[in-house]
Amino acid sequence: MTQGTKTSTTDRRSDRTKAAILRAARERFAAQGYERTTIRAVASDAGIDASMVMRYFGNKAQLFDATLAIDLRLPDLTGIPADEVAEALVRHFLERWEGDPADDALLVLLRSAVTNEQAAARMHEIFAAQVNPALAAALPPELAARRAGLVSAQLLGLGLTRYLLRLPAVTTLTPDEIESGLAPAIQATLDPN
Amino acid sequence: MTQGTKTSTTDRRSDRTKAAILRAARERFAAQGYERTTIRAVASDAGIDASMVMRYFGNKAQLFDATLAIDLRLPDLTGIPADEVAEALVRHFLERWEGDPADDALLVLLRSAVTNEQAAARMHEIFAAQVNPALAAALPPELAARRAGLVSAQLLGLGLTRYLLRLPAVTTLTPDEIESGLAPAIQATLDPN
DNA sequence: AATGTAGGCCAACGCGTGTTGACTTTCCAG
DNA sequence: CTGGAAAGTCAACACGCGTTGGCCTACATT
Repeated sequence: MTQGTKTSTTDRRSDRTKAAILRAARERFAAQGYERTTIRAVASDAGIDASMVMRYFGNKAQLFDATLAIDLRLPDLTGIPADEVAEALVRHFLERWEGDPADDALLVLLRSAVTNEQAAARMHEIFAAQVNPALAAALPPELAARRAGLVSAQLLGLGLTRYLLRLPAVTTLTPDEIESGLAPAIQATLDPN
Repeated sequence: MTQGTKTSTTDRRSDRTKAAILRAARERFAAQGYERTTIRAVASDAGIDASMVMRYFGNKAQLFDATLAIDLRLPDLTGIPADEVAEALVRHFLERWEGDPADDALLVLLRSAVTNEQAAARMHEIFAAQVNPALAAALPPELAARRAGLVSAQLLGLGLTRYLLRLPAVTTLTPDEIESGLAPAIQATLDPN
């Protein structure tokens, strides 16, 4: 029922439009945030009717939620010398933000988390599941908890000012300038004093 | 015309409700951002009708704009020893954010700037008019431009994670812990290397 | 007391939204 | 061929929004 004898290559047609919807939704949510993104606009971008979005994702909140599946792909910090951890982090985030211009995932999350409870909750989850463990691997156990927050604050501050607010004083910097200016700072937060 | 013989003590009545509207608007914009704040709700909070808000402020965008008159009250960094500038900055911002809980100004600006072009533009102005000059007074001239952005990124990162996103790893820190963890970091960004 | 004006309320408008359900088209299995 | 499900369209709904204009009320000046 519902599907034929063999559905090994999953129903094809619907999967393609479902993916198109998700792609369009990510773009809109990233550019405009949750409230200003309309289902009609997403549907139009995906080349279908708005009611199809409802059929596949239930409602706007669930579509949004599907959009928030994000992997920071944090590197394993275990092998890295203690005094190079900050540099590795900064480099990784710059690459993550700027590497693939079509990848709006981080933009969606950060922009929405500021005005949307659902996204903020997701941010907490991602923090607990990805950032904390990664830093715990590179820091003395009891220091990690107290410093992970400040390190995140600094990295998110970079994302905020460079990619969301686009403050000229930050956007005009080259990746190298950012790395050389920010890595020592974060390193100072990481090192016990 | 319009006003009587002498209006020395400004028309009284209207000024009080105008102030009440502004207060309510700041609270709503701070808590919910621009889009989710409704004029009807602001009016209700101020104890008057929605059409009064229009009478006094023209439209929603202008009300919002009136809300965005913000003075960071940055201290004069000229007299401060070079190695204490970061500490002074961190302390000042903590005080500014947490000193007067009824003062939502920074919250309004930061929350809205992420999804609203108008607020983002205001952020750029404030940055150019207040942050840049203050740092220029404490840094070697040509270094200032390249470092002011990163310092702002770090300070805004703190505001973002602690007061908007309320990441547990940041909200659980005491002001002292933040100061001792973040001041050396920002100092590292300020110091030429 | 008369009156003009500022402050305020009420009802309605036009619009865009999320969401729904009935209808049509495509397409593949029997 | 032919059914029937999947994929997609269309028109409409109920709602809340920003905004408007007409009306009432208080009150200070004459």
